Amino acid sequence: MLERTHLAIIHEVHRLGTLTAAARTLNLSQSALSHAIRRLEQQAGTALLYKHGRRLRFTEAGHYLCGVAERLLAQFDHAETILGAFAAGRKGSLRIGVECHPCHRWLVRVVSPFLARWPEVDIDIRREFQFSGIAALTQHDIDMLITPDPLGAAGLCFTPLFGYEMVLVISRSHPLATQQVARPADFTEEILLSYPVKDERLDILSLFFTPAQCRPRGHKHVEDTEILLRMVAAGRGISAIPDWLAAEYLKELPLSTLRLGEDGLQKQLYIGRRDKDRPAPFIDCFLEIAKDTKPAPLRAQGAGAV
Amino acid sequence: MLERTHLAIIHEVHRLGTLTAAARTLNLSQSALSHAIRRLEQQAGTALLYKHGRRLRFTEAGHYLCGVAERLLAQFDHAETILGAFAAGRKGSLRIGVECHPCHRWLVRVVSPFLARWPEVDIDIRREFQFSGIAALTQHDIDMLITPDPLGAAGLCFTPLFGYEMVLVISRSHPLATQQVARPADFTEEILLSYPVKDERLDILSLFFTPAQCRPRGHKHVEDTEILLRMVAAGRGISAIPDWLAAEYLKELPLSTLRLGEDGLQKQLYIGRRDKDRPAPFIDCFLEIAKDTKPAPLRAQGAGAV
DNA sequence: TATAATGATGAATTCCTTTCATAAAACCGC
DNA sequence: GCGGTTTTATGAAAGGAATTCATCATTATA
Repeated sequence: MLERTHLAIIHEVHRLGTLTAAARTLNLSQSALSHAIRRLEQQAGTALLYKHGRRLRFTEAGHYLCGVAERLLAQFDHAETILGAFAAGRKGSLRIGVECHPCHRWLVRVVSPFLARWPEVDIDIRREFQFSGIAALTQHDIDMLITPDPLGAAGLCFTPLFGYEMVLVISRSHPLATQQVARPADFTEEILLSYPVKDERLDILSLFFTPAQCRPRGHKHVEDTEILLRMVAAGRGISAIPDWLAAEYLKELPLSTLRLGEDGLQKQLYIGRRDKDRPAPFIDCFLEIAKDTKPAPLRAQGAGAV
Repeated sequence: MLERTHLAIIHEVHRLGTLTAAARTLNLSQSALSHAIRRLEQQAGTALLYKHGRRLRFTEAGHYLCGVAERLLAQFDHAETILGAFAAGRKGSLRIGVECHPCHRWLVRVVSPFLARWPEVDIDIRREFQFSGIAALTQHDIDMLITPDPLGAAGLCFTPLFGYEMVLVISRSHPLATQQVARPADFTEEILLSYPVKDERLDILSLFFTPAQCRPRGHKHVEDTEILLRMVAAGRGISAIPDWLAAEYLKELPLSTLRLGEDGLQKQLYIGRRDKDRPAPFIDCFLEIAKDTKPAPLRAQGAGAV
């Protein structure tokens, strides 16, 4: 069976012209090469080298194999280099799951510097999960999960990133636009606009309306934050988004934000990983950048039009 | 060091999912694979597989190596197939030297059926030699020599192909066109036209003129047979070519052929090879076709216009 | 012709691979 | 939950293939 060793021998003999010289560079004895070539020739059933004077020449088959050697050895070397990059943690891929739909803008600010720093690392961002983000993480479908709900699962660990407050956004022309605090009963005639996720994952339902035993008149899914907020501004519905995200849009759109209940709906964003993951340096780096990247102008407590 | 074996193991484990199954198809013990992978991981400095339940999954590095394996293993297999073709004598190259300039037409009739029969054999025809055809043959520059002069050299053997007669061709309007036999003294005022080879290799000089201690008035080299004969036909010179070649042109051109001396200049074409060459079947086949391919209408003894 | 350089060869040895025997872990059905 | 089964992991022993050593044969060089 043709092995890498054979190719290396053929290659060096071709390069240097003599067994003796090739043996030196390969750290083997001349005898070893002689035997190895002999064995290979027997297995192949054809001569590869023949003596011409006291040098060696290649037969046609030998020449062919020489070409093969050159190509394959290069590929072996390259593969080992890449493997080395994996070992050194320079190369890899980072599949990031995001369970926080509005986090896209923030994520971009984390990913950009990361990509510049780790050019050999591929980043893949996923928002849809077969079951849940936690499951995806434990099943190795993703390597990292950004979520506000650090559900305990064996073998996972969560690092807090930053706290924020979910606020209700309504049109600035809404009758209640000047209020500070929103109460569930005041919005039962509204249409709720949300990202397309299951109801149980919508805090405004589970933590605001449901405890008060009421719900908005309707509920529509909207993919895009920009569109969602424009619909809110046009008085087509209400929505709940992080305060820092609202802050970004208050400049452009006629929106008002209201605190959800007296205490507000306080949340915390976490980044989750598998416990026993080999601690790749680029993962640590990603974590650090993520921790240092606070969402732009975290607004002071309270709500209201700007 | 990454070896073919490692790639094979990685590949089979990926294909079959378990070490045990892979071990079966590789005719090894499960333990052997386990050890081999462990060793490889240690050398590479990075994990390649990890247990997921009781199956194995690939790490990123493992996945990468898996791709490498697929590509490289295919190349190894292909190389071995080709090597097998070399061994079986199906594949190879045949570099044929030709010292008989006019033989081109005949050679084409040999090569065509050969190429059809041995599609994997490359044919290379050479007419120019650094020193001589014989030297080219012994030095492995060519594998076969077609020559009328089988000069003995150690390690070579010659097979006779066919006999022919060199004849003098002159214009049909030449005063001596109706003669049967040419005598050297009658052509000392002519221009000799020949292929561009050294004088000592021109039989008409060494075996016709020189023994009679005379030579033609002039000597010009012409590459192409067709042009050479048209020049002869136009009365611009005389030439000596094989009788069978002359026969082909007598239909189209106003030429006469004369015997060179009373006995004619009898020649024999040989095919020469190296003695100890591995007897590749396609070489034998070439020989057979060559022997069976007699030059078209070998004319009856004597000369004269047709 | 003597000398140096090179490849070939057979026997001994070394070292790596493989196997064997067994443990540990995980899944399956009851 | 608990055996039974399936799978991987591991250490020690066995086996075998590759390597070396010592030497010869051949060829080129001075």
